[in-house]
Amino acid sequence: MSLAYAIDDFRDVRPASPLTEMMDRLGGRVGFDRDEEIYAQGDEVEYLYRLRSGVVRTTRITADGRRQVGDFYYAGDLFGLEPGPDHQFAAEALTDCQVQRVRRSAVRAFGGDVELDRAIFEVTRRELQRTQEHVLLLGRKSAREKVAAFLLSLTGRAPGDVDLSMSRQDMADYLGLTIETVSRMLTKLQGESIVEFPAARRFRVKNWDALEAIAD
Amino acid sequence: MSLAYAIDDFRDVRPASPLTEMMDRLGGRVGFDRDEEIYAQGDEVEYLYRLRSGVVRTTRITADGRRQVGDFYYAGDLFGLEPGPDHQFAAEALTDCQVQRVRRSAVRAFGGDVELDRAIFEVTRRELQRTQEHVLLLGRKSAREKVAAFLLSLTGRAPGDVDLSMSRQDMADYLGLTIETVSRMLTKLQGESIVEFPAARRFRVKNWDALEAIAD
DNA sequence: CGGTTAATTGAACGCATTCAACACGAGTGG
DNA sequence: CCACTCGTGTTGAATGCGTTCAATTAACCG
Repeated sequence: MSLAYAIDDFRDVRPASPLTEMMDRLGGRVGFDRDEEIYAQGDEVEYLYRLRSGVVRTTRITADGRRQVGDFYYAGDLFGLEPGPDHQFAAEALTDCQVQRVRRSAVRAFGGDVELDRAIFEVTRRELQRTQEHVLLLGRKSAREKVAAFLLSLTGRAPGDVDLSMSRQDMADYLGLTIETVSRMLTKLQGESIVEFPAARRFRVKNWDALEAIAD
Repeated sequence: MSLAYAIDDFRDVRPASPLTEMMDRLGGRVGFDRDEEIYAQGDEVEYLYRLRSGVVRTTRITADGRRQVGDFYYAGDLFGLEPGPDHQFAAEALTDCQVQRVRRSAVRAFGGDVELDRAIFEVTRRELQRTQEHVLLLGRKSAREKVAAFLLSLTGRAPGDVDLSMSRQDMADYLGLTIETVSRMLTKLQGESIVEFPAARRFRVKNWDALEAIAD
């Protein structure tokens, strides 16, 4: 039962699931300001979150201060489901945002519901899938390829302008690069007319084939 | 229910779970020779595997031939549980090995068992946890730190000689480095009397504090 | 043993980083 | 409206870490 995989991607279709129903019923709405911390690294895993609007990033800081961004979350995404008793990553509001959250204990009380368990399992699966892609990106891609792959992942393959809500530092910490390298790669891609930046945090793809070819 | 996390680490304690019971009941034993492929990248996810003896690696090859090692699995570990309808990684026998495997459909038929579902969920959680560590290692660690962290992860913090069953190439592809760099870092660590290599694929830690300090 | 593959070592190169200076844009106050 | 400031992003030059290419040595297996 749990092993039967859904084909569709939660991030894209967001069907009304038992989980989202439960969130709508029990999920208290909370607002967070830009740069506000939603939960801290080391905190006990206490809530399950659903992002209604805005963008969230998860980050992990090593003992000596290096930062790794785990992922970015957008409206409709569930987050806070970490694979341990406490958070390895912190979650921070990248923009002002609205989230729904329910205590895990509430989820449990609601539980025994097979469909709900399955939905939570699905979310964990997606997370694993994305994390595996992240490993591939970090392990075997050049700076140019990393940046191209990142831009492509933001577009959702749809035409039109895309909003980069994160800073260069956020991108760099996600890609395992420095801000300078990210900036240089962006400049280069623009110079080659593959992407265009009307503003530092807004872009559109001008040559999809080329971008995809670089991203691998 | 599914959200209640077990504290203990399956890799270490391997308690008799509903899953292992089921594997023992239904799991046909199969042997694989060194370097034999257990399943290929792109194959449909069909079996759930449990490693009885030997070592297995999962690998992913990009279009242009670069290789990323996903993880290494040891006796007692479950693998083949990938987060999609088909395998993003291939699994290969690193040494001669014995595995038990059951069709996913059999797991499903056996299903409805909440405990079993939970066990499968737990395995997926562990996988995610390890993959997140892998991201951190690849994203923000130097070659020296990567190699130190890798050696440390193999020891299980127990004293005595540890067997490196994988080649330098396997290590390199796991760490996002080249074999030459791996070799140089190992030589350096040995020169500093932090580890010792009686043979190319056998080592012992001589200075745990130093090794841990480097690994972060 | 020899034959073959794996691992190490050396030297030169190059990609990404580091350090530093400059440009740009948004917000604020004169 | 312009001047000033501060945070963010870009660009340049020099450095260095890890790679690449090549040669040597060690380990493994018949």
